[in-house]
Amino acid sequence: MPPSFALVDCNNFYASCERVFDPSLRHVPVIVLSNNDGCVIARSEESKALGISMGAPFHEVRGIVHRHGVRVFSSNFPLYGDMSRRVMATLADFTPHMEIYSIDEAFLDLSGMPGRDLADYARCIRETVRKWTGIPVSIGIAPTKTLAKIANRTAKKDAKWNGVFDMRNPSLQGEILHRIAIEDVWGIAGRLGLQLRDAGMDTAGRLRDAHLPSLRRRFGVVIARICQELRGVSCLPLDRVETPRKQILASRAFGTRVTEYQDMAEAVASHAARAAEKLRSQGSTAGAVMTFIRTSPFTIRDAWYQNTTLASLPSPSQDTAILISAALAGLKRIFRKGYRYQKAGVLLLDLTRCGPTQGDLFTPSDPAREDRSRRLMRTMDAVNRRMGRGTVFHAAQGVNGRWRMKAGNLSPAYTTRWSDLPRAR
DNA sequence: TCTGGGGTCCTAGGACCC
DNA sequence: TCTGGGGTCCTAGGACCC
Repeated sequence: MPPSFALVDCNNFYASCERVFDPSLRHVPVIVLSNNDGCVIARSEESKALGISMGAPFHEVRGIVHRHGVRVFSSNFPLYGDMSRRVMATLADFTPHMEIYSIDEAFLDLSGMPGRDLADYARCIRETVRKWTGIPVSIGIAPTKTLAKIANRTAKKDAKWNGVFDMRNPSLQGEILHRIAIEDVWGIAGRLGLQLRDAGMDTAGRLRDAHLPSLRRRFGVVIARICQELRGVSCLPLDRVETPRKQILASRAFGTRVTEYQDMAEAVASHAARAAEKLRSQGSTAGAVMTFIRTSPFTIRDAWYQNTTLASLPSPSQDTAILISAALAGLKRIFRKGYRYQKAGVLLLDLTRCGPTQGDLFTPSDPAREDRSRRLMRTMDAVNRRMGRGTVFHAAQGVNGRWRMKAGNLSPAYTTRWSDLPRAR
């Protein structure tokens, strides 16, 4: 028996989250913007129909927005994260074998569900998620993850399937795959798509029927694997355990351009602190800190400058103070006056699980100091968790925040802040 | 005036070793 | 006047995903 994967994907997830708590948004076009209200990252069906494309800079679609009364939201990630947890918890009721693939997608392994029609089962999942969370989902079923992605797409695009499409039948696969453009296959985008098209493979069907050894030679293992998956040979197993991140990035575009070192330093310190928080929450330490700054890649009028610097720590750490000072030391090396900076970030690397570490011969360890640091971090995290992010912070992060991002159309934190709880009347 | 943020995996090529 | 071959490890950069 080949395996059966189901891909559950939330429809227009961020836009749907906004709708759950505001019924006036039903049946009207809704869009959600990226940080800084920069570009469009989610669209309701009505907005798609108006021709607003994914990733479009907001200023380019402003005309359509005004003409059609599109409701616009700044991204509200605490809300979306919380809704995602609810959806995933609901799915977990239906199978123990599940991989949370992204904030709005999960693969379920439905192999060996005894005595059930899987499409029926999927319809039941879909209805339950809608009832318990208010979020509409689509479900595709197939013998491999790559095919399940395509099945899901079909479920979503073609209304006659009512949100659930079972593509386990091989002759059905043949039919569908010839209608799927090569760039719509999971793992193939612009660059590879062009190369495959050049080689005569313009649809998923053509890629599936290619000569495997030549494909492997010319395009590498990744494409060969996709080819196998399209043939129904499962190469990508369900990844059930949540693996700790191998690197942690905190970066933001600025609300307004930054020109002064002091503002930049506060921003970099804040990113370092946020990255450190994430680091501790997954129980890791970092061995190296990378700092980067850059001007806008879009504005031709301004001089372009970008630079990156990497600092290894004498010994791995998860102490915010240590990570901030490493990031700031890096910033000093690369900051140049006279540029209009648009973005900065801090990347933590060489992550290892906490525990006994290899000491450095030249920096004798100081157990008392390390213990103090651990207790301080634990306390800070606890306070910020309880009282809200940013209740206690390091002085280097500053308080004026001229660089902080814009969020002009933010919805309330309906589910994560007491004062924003929706009221029923 | 205005263009996101956070990840992963793979590969090629250099450094280094024997 | 003459200078090998092969393995491993690391890193940077490319490509992709949501």
